[in-house]
Amino acid sequence: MALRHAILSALSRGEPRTGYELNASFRSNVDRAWQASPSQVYAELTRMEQAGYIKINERDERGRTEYVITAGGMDELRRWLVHDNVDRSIRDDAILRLLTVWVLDDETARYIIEAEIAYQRKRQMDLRRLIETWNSMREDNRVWRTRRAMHDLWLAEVNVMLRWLNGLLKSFEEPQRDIAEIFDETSLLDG
Amino acid sequence: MALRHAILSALSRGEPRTGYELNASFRSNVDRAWQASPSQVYAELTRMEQAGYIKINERDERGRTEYVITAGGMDELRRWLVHDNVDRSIRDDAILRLLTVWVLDDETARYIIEAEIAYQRKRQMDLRRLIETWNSMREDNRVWRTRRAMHDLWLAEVNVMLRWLNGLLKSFEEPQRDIAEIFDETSLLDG
DNA sequence: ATTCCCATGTAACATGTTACATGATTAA
DNA sequence: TTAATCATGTAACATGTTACATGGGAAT
Repeated sequence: MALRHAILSALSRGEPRTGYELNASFRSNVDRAWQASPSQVYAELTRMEQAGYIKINERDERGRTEYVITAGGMDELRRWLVHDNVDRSIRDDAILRLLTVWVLDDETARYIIEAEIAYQRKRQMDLRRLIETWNSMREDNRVWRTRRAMHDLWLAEVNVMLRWLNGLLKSFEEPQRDIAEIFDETSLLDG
Repeated sequence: MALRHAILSALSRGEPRTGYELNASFRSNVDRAWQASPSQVYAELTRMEQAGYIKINERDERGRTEYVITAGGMDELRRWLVHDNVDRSIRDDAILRLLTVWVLDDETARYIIEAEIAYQRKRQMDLRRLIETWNSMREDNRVWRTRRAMHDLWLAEVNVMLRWLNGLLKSFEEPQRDIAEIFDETSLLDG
């Protein structure tokens, strides 16, 4: 049911959204907390409309169907936040891979880790650019503040990840050195 | 197919494992990168054995069936690491909720954030305890170094998350203050 | 004209969850 | 001896992916 709440969360910000726009935001890699495939989103939108959580705002000559959240949808969103348990299940492919690189020879392991570094560097740049855009907009309300804050968290996480990946590279290059020492050096564990 | 690789990753460390032991590690909240339900694991183990990636090491009088990885399994694990694309799909219920707390009144939002702080504090303690255990074991090989490093990453992430959650609380308490300033103060974005 | 992006959907398939069944061993 | 934990599995159901179908509008 969490896709439902991801959609309600997006619509709760007030602006009407089409399935296509929602899909674009579910596809973005920088700015999202949930992902879904288009077919899944369209099917869920139909179900949610029938259940009364959202309603059609406008359906123009072209195929586009704009949805808005209903009072019932807002109630459901609040009920979920307060009464449903947080789902802590983890499926992190990137982490699973890094945990397994030791089965490779040094050169190949290094190649895998460097690919991850490249990915995180790109994400770091994308997030920095996004935050700058937001800063220049100078908007300020509850919605904006929370989203802005989330980008700060994501950027901080990327920074930690990059420092850690460099430590991991070092630990492969200097197999004789104490690993605790290597990560102490990156000041990864402050706070 | 990633459950398959999570199982191969666990077995690649060398020790034979039963389905039950694998399930225990998939259930643990501190030390894992992948989760799966028992029924899924048992079904996948049967398929993997038929495909020749793992084989039965021992099947004792009690129901227990111990599996070990085969050469074919190790090959498949290496092939996956080098040739398959990283799956970047994200489904983070906790983050989705934090992104949505602004729909609640201040008091309820605060309650939700504090529940998350409590969860992260517990995880912080659990990870610290685990790292201490590992330090006292004084083992050192490729497998151990990578797992040890992963715990350092997880602990660093928890530390970032806790600092951020406190900033988020502050941003609700002081709605007039600039949000960038609040998060600068937590020194979240160093590096 | 043809290719690309917009926009929504269907259908087949793969993956994952929940409830339940079974029976052994261990601890109170 | 009763409950909890060990240990594996089946079956029904829910969720998610992939390939494909459809047709309009925009750009070259």
